[in-house]
Amino acid sequence: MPRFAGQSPTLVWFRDDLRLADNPALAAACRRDAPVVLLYVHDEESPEIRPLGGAALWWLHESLDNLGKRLGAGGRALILRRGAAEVVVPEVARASGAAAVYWNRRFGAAAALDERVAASMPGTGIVTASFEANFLFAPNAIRTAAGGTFQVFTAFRRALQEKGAPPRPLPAPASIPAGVPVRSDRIESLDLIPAGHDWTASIGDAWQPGEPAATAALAGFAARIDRYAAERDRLAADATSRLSPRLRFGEISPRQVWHAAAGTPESGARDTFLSELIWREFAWHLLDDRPDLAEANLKPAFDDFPWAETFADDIWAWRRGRTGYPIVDAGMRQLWATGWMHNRARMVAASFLVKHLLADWRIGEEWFWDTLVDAEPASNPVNWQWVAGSGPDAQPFFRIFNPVRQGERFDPDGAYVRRWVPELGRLPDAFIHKPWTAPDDVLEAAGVRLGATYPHPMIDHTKARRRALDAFATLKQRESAKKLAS
DNA sequence: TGAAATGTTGGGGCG
DNA sequence: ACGCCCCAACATTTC
Repeated sequence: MPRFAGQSPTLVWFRDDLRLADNPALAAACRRDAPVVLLYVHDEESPEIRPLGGAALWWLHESLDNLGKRLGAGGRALILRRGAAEVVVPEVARASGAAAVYWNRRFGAAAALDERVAASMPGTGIVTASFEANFLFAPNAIRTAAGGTFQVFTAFRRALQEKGAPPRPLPAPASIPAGVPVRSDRIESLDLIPAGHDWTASIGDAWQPGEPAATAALAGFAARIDRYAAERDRLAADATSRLSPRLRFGEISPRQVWHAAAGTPESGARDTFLSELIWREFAWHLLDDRPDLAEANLKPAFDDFPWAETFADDIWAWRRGRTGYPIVDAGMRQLWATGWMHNRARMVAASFLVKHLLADWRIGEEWFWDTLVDAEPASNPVNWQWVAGSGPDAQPFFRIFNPVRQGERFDPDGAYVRRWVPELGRLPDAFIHKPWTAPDDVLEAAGVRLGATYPHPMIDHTKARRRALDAFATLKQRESAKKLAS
């Protein structure tokens, strides 16, 4: 006989918060002195939820599997269901006899879905409650003096920091009162791991999803955060936190990350790292204001931008790391192999697509959405719009990375290129970022045949730069013509 | 969270 | 000694 047989259970609906520690919805449910029923819904039907990309689905599968096993009953304590949340959550609530449904609050389009789910409950007499868990502060709680949405990152950061330290993270519940048996789908039936993707194996070598590994990764990073200042841009160094997919799926919370960083000695590295965490908050702040962020230019002037005609072959070359620019190709291949790319390489690869190939940023955004394990509905499009210049507080369009220079600055010994573009591995450092400038005998000695073992640059940098600047100039012309007309 | 073009300065070679 | 040129090296401006 369960200890809490007389009490109606609490249903905890997990979403992008696959953790037991610092999980306010779970903690509150455990305090109710009633059985706790744990549910995850794989929702591919609700229009508010952007269908996950392939790499993220792989991560989700692994992280759910890990969470389920830790929750006990041979994984059956975590109920898995597939379907529209609006249908499934009330159904599981009824089936379990729950008196209450708890979840951690979401923002952006998903907030509207949660409201619909909550609205579908009252007739059944089931109460719902949501909790702040997945941000330092609720993204819509940071407002300008006039009550508006910030358009400039530094102003947003200042306003956020004026709130002081975010709440301290909660410990994991000492125990979770056992729930009642409810039918669960088998994790395999969620079809999270697409058959035939040849990259899932290599992603598996690169990552260990789940809260325990996430907690260890955070502790490990906090211990070496001093290296972050000097080495975070070094492509071959392992100086970044690599916490992004953990945050994406909520294996750790931003508050845990913030307090772990705040517990280290004061340093520039710490402040820089916290800024990156706040960029994530800023992206959600923007998404909450503009749910169409992944599709629409935030600067409307870019609606008239003369993107070049893009050819499938060119896009393929970019996606699969065959552009002929080693630093770009190394980044894109790291992405394809591991579901993750170093931040510096992301900027260079994204800049190359948007400015050298003059392709609409949405083409790149979709590819990153499909291949990154950490792609979030907010950060991914915000970062692409930042690169393209179409977003708030964006990089100016005329800031065009020179892929050779970026390689020489941030991968001076070519270790990153050699790791991900092994066919260039034997080139001397002097040519590793510009193989087309190497003398024939050097190429031959390194076993490189341009156009055969490794492509020629798909576009000349100087010409591409000129073309991008010209395209941007026409945009400005159109802008001023519009002003005159109006 | 650039890069390239242009401008300025100052040392050294040289007539 | 002097002016001149060249050209790094650095600074500023422009895209």
